[in-house]
Amino acid sequence: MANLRGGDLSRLRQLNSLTAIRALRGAGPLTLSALAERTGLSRPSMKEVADELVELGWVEEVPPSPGTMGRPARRYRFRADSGCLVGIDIGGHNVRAALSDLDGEILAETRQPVLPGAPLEERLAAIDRAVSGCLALSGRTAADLWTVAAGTTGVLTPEGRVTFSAAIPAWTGLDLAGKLREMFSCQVLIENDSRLAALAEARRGAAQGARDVVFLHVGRRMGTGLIIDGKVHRGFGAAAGEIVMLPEARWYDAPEHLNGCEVVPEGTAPEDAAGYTLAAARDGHPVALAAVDRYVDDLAVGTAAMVLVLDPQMVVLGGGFSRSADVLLAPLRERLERTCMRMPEVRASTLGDECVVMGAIDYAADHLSRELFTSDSPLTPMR
Amino acid sequence: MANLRGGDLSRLRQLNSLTAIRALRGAGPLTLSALAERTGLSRPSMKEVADELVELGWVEEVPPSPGTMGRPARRYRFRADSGCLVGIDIGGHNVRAALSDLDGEILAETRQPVLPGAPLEERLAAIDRAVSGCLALSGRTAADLWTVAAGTTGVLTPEGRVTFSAAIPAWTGLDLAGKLREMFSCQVLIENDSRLAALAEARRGAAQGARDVVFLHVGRRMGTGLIIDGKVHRGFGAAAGEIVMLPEARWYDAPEHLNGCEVVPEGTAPEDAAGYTLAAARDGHPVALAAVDRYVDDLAVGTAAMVLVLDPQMVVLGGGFSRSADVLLAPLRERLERTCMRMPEVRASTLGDECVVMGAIDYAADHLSRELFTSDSPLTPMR
DNA sequence: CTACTTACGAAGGAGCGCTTCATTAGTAGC
DNA sequence: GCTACTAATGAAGCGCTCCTTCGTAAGTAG
Repeated sequence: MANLRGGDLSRLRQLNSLTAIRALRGAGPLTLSALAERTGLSRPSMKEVADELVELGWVEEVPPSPGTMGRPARRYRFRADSGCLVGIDIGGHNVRAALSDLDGEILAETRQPVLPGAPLEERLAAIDRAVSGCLALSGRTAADLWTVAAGTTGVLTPEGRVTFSAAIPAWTGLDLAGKLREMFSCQVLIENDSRLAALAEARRGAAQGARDVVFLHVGRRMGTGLIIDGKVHRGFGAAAGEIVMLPEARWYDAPEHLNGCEVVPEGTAPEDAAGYTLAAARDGHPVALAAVDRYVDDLAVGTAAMVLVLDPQMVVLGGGFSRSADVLLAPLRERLERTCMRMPEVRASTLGDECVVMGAIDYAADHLSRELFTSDSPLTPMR
Repeated sequence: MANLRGGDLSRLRQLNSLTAIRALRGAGPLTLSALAERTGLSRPSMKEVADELVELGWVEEVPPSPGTMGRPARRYRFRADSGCLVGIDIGGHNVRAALSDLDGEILAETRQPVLPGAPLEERLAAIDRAVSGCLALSGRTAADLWTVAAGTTGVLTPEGRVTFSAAIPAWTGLDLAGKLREMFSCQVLIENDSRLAALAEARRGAAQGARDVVFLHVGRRMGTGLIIDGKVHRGFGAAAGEIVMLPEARWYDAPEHLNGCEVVPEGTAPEDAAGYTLAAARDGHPVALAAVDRYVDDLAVGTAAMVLVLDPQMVVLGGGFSRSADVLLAPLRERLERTCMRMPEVRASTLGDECVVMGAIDYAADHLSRELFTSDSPLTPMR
């Protein structure tokens, strides 16, 4: 059962203040009249609320826009720049970071290469460099950090420990959330990278507007992220989406069809192998086409399982192989048409390599909004 | 983006009135002081709110409880009896109905047998009789009906049309929601029966308290219901949970292992066949045990797929075969342990045949609560 | 019958949002 | 450069909702 607390007049003021913040965050700078109209409050009341928000630091006045009829109107904006969020993508070969304002508008991005086998300390140092780089690029300091959200490959516990990571051996067993909390003295959130990518696609990418989305990370390793009712679905033990563990879903060995194809030149690095096959298939090479067919056959089984279970509005194809989405989408759709009850839209990722960091930013922004808008205590000064 | 409307003092009163209703619904009759303490309002304000609620008919005063120290306190209760909800389970062989008060407390139940091949009109008449029976048993009339929620076998559209029903041939293509709206001049909700059963198990049954639940209907036909974040998950096209359509999940033909077992006497009705096999297995008959093993082998594949995708807290086994849960649970758990990342609890349904009607009642009650507590308009008189 | 406990009811006060209206600071037209 | 027009501003006054306080009422316990 939800909240049982009633409220007095200050609660009403709190609600109206939050409504005003929401209105300002949704649209750029607004005049007092526009704000009053949107919130349904009268002008004098809106003024009172705005004055208080300015006082507390959540909102500031901006110069009136010239060239309008009548007396120039005060304009207000949400001070999205008075704090920042950082999203981190901890991958095998790279640590990426992005810094955004409190609205999730991205202000800086960095990338730090790391070797997959690098020891723990080295990777943590890379994280530190990536974040420091973002802070420097955007002229901020660590004190401006409100929330850090990190996505990493591997299986996590709900508390942010790494149960197992094939891509980053040193990661296995690590209390990642704990380590990052030592590094950053702010709110720290940990999530699986595919789930964050899924969130990014649902918010800014190919699946914008969809409430239920299945994101497929297709690459050397298979991964998934589920968005259900607009939110990341983790599951009770943060293990949702691990369909790759089911042999009958035929996902685990699926990439081998592409990696092991005979069109791949002898001595190619394992991470580049599939690219050759996909490129050859695009050129119509029959052996490569057959390999892609076998790959998609397998890919479609696990995908159909997820689609049948969840009936999502959309399936988004991301990850390394999705650069060859033109080769993969049509046959995948064809397979899914055969088994799926209701065929979802199937699209390629539109966000590319920055997918995970953007998802991390969105995750942090969601968390912030939830904290702000569901709080029961009156609005406090903005740090 | 959520609600952008601010509110004035009447909004505050509305919130406090709703909080009071919530408090009263959560606990039996409460004195004014108890109510004030729970809601955090002062006594005089609480009195004002209570007076208004009594005025509008949502709440009534009950005689003070005797034998207490001090002056006897006024007591109030939510008038859960001033309206009623009806849940209907439209199955192949039976139409069941249950009637509850507005809190979902069940007051009457009825059952009307129907032949699976019965024509449309006959089944609709059975529905009418089942509901009329409940009304008569509880001394209500159709005018007291607030919401009717119906669960039926088959695949539905989001709007409540039946796309296809193997168990009820006459159902296929029917605008069920439309038909029921003609019969009942109140709110009508339609949902798949397994989903409602899942809801009932999550609210009152084996999975009480769990937010993420996979419900398996095991019987002559396989079905599933998913509870995600405490709510029924339908999917974008109301087709969620149809893993039975995936050949690799090995569900479709799974019941055949039990139905076609050689321990089943010649000439047994198809709906009774599996019962023989399960009973023989319980007695240790080796042929039956082998059949059950093969059955569970298949059952576990589709189940593991759902568990891996969703990572639910609990899996509940319901439907006809779940009467033999003692024979099925242990081997099912054993199979799941092998493939599942994180093993969920696996339990047998505790609600039995009334599962679907109870779920329908819960579904209707949820709908009512959502309407009541998320409304933006001030509280209206209770009809 | 008295003391004690608990609830009731009335009075007075503070905070919040609303409406109203005179005032102010711009643009547009002559 | 002056006047008319437009739209926002700021101050005043009202009503509603919740709060605190305090004397009174209706029970039980001894």
